[in-house]
Amino acid sequence: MALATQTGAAAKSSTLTGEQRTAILKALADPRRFEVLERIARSSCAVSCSQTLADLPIAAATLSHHLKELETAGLIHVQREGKYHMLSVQPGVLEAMAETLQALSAACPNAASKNKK
Amino acid sequence: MALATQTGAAAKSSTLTGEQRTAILKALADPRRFEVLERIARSSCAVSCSQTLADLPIAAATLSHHLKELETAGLIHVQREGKYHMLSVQPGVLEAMAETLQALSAACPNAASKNKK
DNA sequence: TCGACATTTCGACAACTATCGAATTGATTA
DNA sequence: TAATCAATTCGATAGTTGTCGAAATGTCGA
Repeated sequence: MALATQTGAAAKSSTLTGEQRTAILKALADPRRFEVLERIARSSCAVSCSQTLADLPIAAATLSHHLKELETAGLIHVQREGKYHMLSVQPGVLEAMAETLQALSAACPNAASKNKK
Repeated sequence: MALATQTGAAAKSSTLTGEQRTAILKALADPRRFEVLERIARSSCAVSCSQTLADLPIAAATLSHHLKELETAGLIHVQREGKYHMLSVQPGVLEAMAETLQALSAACPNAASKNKK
């Protein structure tokens, strides 16, 4: 019933457990899956599975598998609307992951944190 | 001869190619490997392999394998000093990865980008 | 109700990978 | 030089995972 109760999404910043972190990183580590997430993220509104599948050289079964991984990791939200399953990015999770990496990099003294910009 | 020429480290922010991004995410996705990277990152100076191995329940061969993955991904720098190989975090790469994820999250319209702080 | 469509589940298979012990390479010291 | 320590390389193995076609589930419209 919660908004994101899979691996524990919608975390408040870098409050990712080790398990959550691993699930998210594994989900992102597959190029095809990352591409799927990109498609969902860059669309202006929620998209269906078949829309997401369009022009992707993978079988529907494979997409379904990837979507489950993304959902389990808490990265996407799946709203079941009759025939269609509408996909959208679960807010906060990507940010939490980014923040975790940023924090690790900041923990390193030699890293000059050069925002040379 | 370059500072970080493995997968192409030391990137200028979110200038990660797809291959670099995948290599980095795969390297981070293994919990044990992430732990190894954390040890290297949190130490005040460069550490040797055996120092990194201390108290880790893995064989030296396994650590060596993980280190190669981290180095290939551009996440760490390995300086060979005689008997010892000194490990340190390659600056910029974790930040680039974090920025890539942040950018993806920002590309999503529904993501309210709530920095409720 | 029946057919068409969307999505998932079910094996199955191939590729990849984390892990290890043993052997090897390389450097230091006695 | 020989012994020792650090680290890697070499198979080998077990577990994981991305992929698919086929079958099943679920939903809608005619």
